[in-house]
Amino acid sequence: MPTSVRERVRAELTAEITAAARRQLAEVGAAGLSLRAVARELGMASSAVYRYFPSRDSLLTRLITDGYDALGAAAEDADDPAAPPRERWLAVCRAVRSWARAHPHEYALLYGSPVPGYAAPRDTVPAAARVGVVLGRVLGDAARSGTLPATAGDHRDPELVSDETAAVLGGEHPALDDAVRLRALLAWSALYGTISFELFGHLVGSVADTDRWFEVAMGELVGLVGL
Amino acid sequence: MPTSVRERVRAELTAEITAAARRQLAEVGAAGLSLRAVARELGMASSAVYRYFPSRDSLLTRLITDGYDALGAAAEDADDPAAPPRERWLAVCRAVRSWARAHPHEYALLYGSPVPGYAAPRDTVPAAARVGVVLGRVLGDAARSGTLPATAGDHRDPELVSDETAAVLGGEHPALDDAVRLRALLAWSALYGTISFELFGHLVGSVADTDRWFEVAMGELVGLVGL
DNA sequence: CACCGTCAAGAGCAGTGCTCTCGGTTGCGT
DNA sequence: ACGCAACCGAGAGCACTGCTCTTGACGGTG
Repeated sequence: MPTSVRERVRAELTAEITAAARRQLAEVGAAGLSLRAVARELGMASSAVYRYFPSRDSLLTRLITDGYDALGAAAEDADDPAAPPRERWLAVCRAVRSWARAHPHEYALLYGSPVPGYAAPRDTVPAAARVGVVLGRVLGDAARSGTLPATAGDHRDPELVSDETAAVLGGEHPALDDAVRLRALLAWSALYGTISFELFGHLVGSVADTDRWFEVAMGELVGLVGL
Repeated sequence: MPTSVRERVRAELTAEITAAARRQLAEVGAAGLSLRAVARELGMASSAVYRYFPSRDSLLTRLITDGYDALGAAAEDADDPAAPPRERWLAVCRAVRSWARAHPHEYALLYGSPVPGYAAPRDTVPAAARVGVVLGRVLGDAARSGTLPATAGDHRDPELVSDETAAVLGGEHPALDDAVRLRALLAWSALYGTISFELFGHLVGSVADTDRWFEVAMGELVGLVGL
């Protein structure tokens, strides 16, 4: 392939750029990410980078989708379909936290305040849903195996809300109770809140042993969803 | 007071600067906040602003503390000590969400990803704790009035974790069960996660009626803390 | 071999945070 | 009551940013 040698070196250089950008992201954060700095690190002119990424935002978008992919992969790897559902759920939650702690700036890029003037394109949506899909699969398997107890109709109006959540959590598992989906989405929000609080330093004076705190919190949440 | 006329105009100009900064914050976000732009809006040279705020970060710090104060005041105003504890708790949660929706950029500044290279000084800590104090007071009153049921010792090791959380949630109410404090902190994290998910657009495809979603979610959480 | 697309480089524009210097004013202590 | 000192605003300037445009060179293709 004559043309592909060109494409090969282009793909390699693109990878080098994203790698350098990720490195710089870990140092100065998302808002401080400088296209010129990554060019400097790679020893080329800043204008040359624009041959590969038409704008700084597009580079950021790439980092975001890559981040979602990495987080989703971590969640999928942590899910052992042979384990009991409760352990599966907890393992996924722990994997998400571990990934967040290992890549705090990337996590902040994904779930922190949106970059002003930057709107995440639609490309990011499927990648972002991967973690939710994993959690939904755990719930669906639990429901099929009967591990998930049928929730009493104690909720006031589940059907009116859960219809929209079905697309994300357990969408392919109609066996899932509406109330369960709802609580699962709440648990996902709570997981996000717990991790963000820890990472963004909002419980520095409140909790000393964050590892144990996370375990206890997840124990409460997994009970909330019914596992 | 001869000296205070100078101090007065200084205080007024400082207030004008912060007001203009808050206005700009609502438009372009925290990272896009430009010291030159606020100077332009006020019709003065950019260098003059440095007489009042030694750096852009110090201006940001002021906006942060002001934001925590406003949020804390909103939470305190929403708390009616005469109402039943469950309603008090829900009212505070609703007030926090309302304030966040009314001031999304300020909320993002407070609870979003930390600005890179900027470390929140210690001044922000007491202001940040006001909402937690309100929630703690509700729990403490509930415990004293007997509305808060004594939680069974079903938790594995509450005393090891809750000791550190006491400083924030219900610190002045030793009657509070350790497990309750723990769940309160978890509920506060979940509240934060729920609001952030909504504000940061992480459930655009999942939940359509965010108002009802929030009500249902808070209904679950208030049950979690035992109210 | 000639050609033409692709690429890196550099200059340049508008904007940023921040520093410094320059006058002018204001207020306090002597 | 006067002079000194602190304060204040304006402007120029530095180093940096994202981004655009033009220039020139290299290399795969017909």
